[in-house]
Amino acid sequence: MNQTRVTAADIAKKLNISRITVDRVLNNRGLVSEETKRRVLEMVKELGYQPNRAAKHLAKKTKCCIGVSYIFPDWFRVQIEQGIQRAFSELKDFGAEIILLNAPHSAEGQMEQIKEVLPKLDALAIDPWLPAPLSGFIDELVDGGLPVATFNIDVPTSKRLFYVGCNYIQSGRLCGELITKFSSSPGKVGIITTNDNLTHLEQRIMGFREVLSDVSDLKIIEPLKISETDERESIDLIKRFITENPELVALYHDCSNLFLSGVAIKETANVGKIKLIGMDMNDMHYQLIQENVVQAVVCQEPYFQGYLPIKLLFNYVAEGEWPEKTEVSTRLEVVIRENIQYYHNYQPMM
Amino acid sequence: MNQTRVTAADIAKKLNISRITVDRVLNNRGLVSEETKRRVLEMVKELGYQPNRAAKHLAKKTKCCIGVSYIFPDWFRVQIEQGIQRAFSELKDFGAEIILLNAPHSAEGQMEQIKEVLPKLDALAIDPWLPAPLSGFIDELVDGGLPVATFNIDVPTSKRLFYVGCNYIQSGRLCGELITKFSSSPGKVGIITTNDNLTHLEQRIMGFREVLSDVSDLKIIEPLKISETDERESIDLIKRFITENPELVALYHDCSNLFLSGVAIKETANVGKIKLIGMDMNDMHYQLIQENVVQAVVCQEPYFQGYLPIKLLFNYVAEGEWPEKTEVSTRLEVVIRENIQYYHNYQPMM
DNA sequence: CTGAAAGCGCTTACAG
DNA sequence: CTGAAAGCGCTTACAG
Repeated sequence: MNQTRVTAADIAKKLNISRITVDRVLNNRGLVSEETKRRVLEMVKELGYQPNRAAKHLAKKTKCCIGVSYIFPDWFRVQIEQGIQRAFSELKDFGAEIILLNAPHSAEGQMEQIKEVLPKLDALAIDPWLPAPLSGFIDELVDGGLPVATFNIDVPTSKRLFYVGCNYIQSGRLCGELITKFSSSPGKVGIITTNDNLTHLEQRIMGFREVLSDVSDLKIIEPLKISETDERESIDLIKRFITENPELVALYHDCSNLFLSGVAIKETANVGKIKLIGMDMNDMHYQLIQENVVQAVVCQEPYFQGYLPIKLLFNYVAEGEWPEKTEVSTRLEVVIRENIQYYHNYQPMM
Repeated sequence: MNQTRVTAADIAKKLNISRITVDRVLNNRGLVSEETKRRVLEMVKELGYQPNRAAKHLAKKTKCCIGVSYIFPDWFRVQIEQGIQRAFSELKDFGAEIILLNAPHSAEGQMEQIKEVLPKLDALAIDPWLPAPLSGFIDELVDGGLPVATFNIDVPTSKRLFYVGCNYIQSGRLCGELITKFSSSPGKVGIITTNDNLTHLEQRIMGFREVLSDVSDLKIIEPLKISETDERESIDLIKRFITENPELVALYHDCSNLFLSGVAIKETANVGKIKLIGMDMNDMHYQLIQENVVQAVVCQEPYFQGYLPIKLLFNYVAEGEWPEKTEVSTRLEVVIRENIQYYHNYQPMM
């Protein structure tokens, strides 16, 4: 990290050839004799030459326009967009442009919106609203020469280049461990999930069951499926679920609207008695943790989920670098009262 | 994030003046009439001009050499150095150089080593072995015109520019919360600390006590001070501590060598019965968590502690940007068995 | 107060 | 197969 700067011109001078020839070797453009090539590469090694990316993109007039399509509630979207913004500020001097596509709530709407800007795009990062109908669409784009990455939710069956997001099975396992560590036993454990039958939520529950199955004195009750739209009805369903199961010591709320379970626990006077674990951080979750209604939430680096796809796609398109992995798992973070300050309204400095 | 590129030349052309004059306004170099200045700034706003950092540093031939001085056990050092490496790879094309100073284990040694490379340095990031004797040294450097940042451990009384590292009181509080959440009560809680009387460890204990004082049925025993060098003696001390306190339900090991408490708990057949909480991640801690000897450790983003000081010092020296805060708290992260994979041998992709 | 010239380290036509 | 020329967006002397 400490050597004096070596340039392609230095190498050319040492070898008494032109810098253009050196450039041809460095970039594998061919049209160089084997002998010259060998001598250049030797000198590159000897002097520890490393190309200057700043100069490269400046000369190249790199232009790389990345579209980012997603469908998130505002509180999650904000964190994603901060990560995107960060990636942009790192890459804009190298020629990156970004088009944010805050998509409507349907697979068709999401696809339409992408099609509209398609001619401008050099790459696409997509959070697929529904994996199934988007799989074919992604394949079309890739076949048409557009690199596509998924984030937050994967479409592993598609031709996407890579995925960045949480490992859903593991997130269920982690919540399972939290509940076994927090709960007094013996007792029963409930799962509150959505009635939408989403694959990633099924994976969470699978992971959760795996961990709980090792704990003999905590029994899982059949999951309660709620609607995330009709709030009052859902709260009543959860309340009934609680009163019908007096041995309940913990609830795992695996979908959005954790506050529904929070209200149910408050209204049945079970705060602190029934441990409640959920996912992700927002103002409401912050409040519920302060009140000890929720004991912990698990976060999944939303900021990084916005940041990394942009960086990797740019490296792929503009630098020709393949991503090291096709699946990048974001960290699963345990957030409780005494570290919540690092996850709520968190503004990473850099 | 989507506008076509605007250059200083564009502004000059629009206003029928030279690009040099535009440059003078943009960089506040003076020697420009008020009227011209006003017109330039207006056009900057209108066109949404943003300077290109890559071109700037290229032309400027920026050279910014940052020294990083630290004293860490290998497993922590590796993580710090990964963060430094990342910062270097982002900044090397802009003219950054880095000198790693893996210091000997004494304040004098650390100062000597820095003095040797002092003439080369444009900035210094330092993890102070002992804050007290280094405070004056840091002030001398700053008075001599060298910006200095502290990381991992702060010297708040010095003239250092900023600090990046964990909030020690908060880390004690977080461990306190974990112990109250994990322990069966009523019972007693022990603290294992070093006999070195280090300020930051006192802060940890302070935070820990604050949280425990709210829990009436968990009582803290007077901390046990051990030597971190004589391992066998320390283990025996901890074992005696355990057997003398049969009501013990949890141990908070706040210094390095968490495994000493681990061995003591194993040898007294208390695995899982006495909850054990410690700090940081390494191979040994990984193993102890797998064995359920340790229930959780708290991490403090060592990678980021290496990365951020470099970035902020570079921005300060080479871009004239002041850090937003003088104290940046790294995240305090709860690591248990089901999310340990994200903290052990963690290789951040970017 | 203002601007023309040369250069940072690279690439892209173009000419031999 | 090899190289001279012009340019990316900026800064740094230098000349007016």
